[in-house]
Amino acid sequence: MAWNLNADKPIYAQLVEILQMQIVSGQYRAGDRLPSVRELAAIASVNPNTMQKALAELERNGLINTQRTSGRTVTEDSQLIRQTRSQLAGEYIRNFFQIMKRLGYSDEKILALVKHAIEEGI
Amino acid sequence: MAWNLNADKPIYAQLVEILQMQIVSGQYRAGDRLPSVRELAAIASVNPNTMQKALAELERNGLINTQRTSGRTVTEDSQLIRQTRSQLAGEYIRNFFQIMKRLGYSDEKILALVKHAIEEGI
Amino acid sequence: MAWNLNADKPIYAQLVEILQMQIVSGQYRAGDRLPSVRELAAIASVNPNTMQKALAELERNGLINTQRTSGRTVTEDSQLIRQTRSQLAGEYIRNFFQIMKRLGYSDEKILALVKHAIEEGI
Amino acid sequence: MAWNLNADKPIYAQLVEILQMQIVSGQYRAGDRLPSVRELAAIASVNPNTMQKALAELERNGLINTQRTSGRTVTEDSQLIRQTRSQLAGEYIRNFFQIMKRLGYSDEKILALVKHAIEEGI
DNA sequence: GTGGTCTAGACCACC
DNA sequence: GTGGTCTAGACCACA
Repeated sequence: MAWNLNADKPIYAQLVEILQMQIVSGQYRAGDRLPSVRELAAIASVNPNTMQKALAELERNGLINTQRTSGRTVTEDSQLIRQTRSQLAGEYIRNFFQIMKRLGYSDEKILALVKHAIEEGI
Repeated sequence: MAWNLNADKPIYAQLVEILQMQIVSGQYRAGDRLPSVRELAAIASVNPNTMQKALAELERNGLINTQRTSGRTVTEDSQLIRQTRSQLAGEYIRNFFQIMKRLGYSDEKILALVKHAIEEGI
Repeated sequence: MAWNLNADKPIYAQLVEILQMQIVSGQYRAGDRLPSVRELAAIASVNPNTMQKALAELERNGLINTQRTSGRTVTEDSQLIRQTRSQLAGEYIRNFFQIMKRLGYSDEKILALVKHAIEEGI
Repeated sequence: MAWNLNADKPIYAQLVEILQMQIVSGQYRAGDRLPSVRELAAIASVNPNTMQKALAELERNGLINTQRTSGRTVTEDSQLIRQTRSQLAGEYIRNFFQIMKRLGYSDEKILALVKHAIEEGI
């Protein structure tokens, strides 16, 4: 039990999110070689088939490449990585606005709170 | 299965958060009578004891009051409700900044993204 | 269920204590006629036999008298009432000292606290 | 039946009081490890859940700390322990005065009785 | 009907 | 082993 997976969403989808985060945040850098499917599966304590499915998804997105003989590497296309990062950020921002509005805050108030948070240093 | 409860956190803690949200967002207003423990438990599909534990926590925070024979009501202290809302907002903002920084965004960039989101109307 | 009786001690003994208190505190005054056994039993929701036993105990102590034809009255001997009061007070004081010493307070400290309580007006 | 629990008050509340007393009176000292929930429950002959509820209350008050894997300890904050002791003493004094006044004693008389009790050595 | 309490028994995560 | 959580089901007091 290693990666805080829950039963809400398909496991593989959660793996995709986590790996995406690790790549766009620079934990794995452009061109880095990834651990093997078996290793990753062991780290996350999931079935290798599930990890395989997640990696296939990431490959479809272009974030990782498969070298038939030498495992998988993170894409060299740092432009794509940045773009993916923007996309994730967009989702987080949308979620943030959604919940803040459910709390009853207007756009202006949210902006003010964000500015205030920056000034306070956190 | 009614309230999107997951296994990450204790159920009762999630119930507390949801009920807090419903109160501070005005879904239940100051002075409103809440459904009975048993009703709320049925709505959330949890055991009445679990719901009771959540309600006890809310009472400790002062957000609800208990009239032993006639059910529970939301506090009349709308000042406290507003204060709780601010506190929750603060937590969400902190979480938002934390994840955005893990994605590699600076304070300035986050602010710019937030402004952009507001201009785009989402 | 009327007189906060519990199962720790015999019911009749608890009735004795309560009636004693009511007499020495002046709720029933010297010479007053008491309600009938049946009435008292109903008030306390106990079996009349149990109330009878309690009243017999009080009669043995001299706090009440039985007039065969006209029920029971509180003793006219207000000296005895005062003496019983002193005795009860002595017990409460002993209990008070016992618990305060278990809390680790010395005689001097207890006296100081009592004086302080009086000055504070409670 | 081990801890003289009665039906007047909720069992868990009585457990809280007893444990509080054991801590402030030095029976368990600052930093001491407490017996496990199950042991304490067995000692008091109550259900472990009931004991847990009492311990949770004590933790909320700060009197004990929980180390999830290695049991509970009394707080190191001996200042808090002393403060709790004062608070308990205050309650006992208030109760004492209340019952003495119901017996018809004035402040002065109560003070005299307390002094007398000290001189008598009990 | 309401909330409150208690028990019994189960499962979980942590180390 | 530890504490924590959850459920199911029972009983109580109050009005």
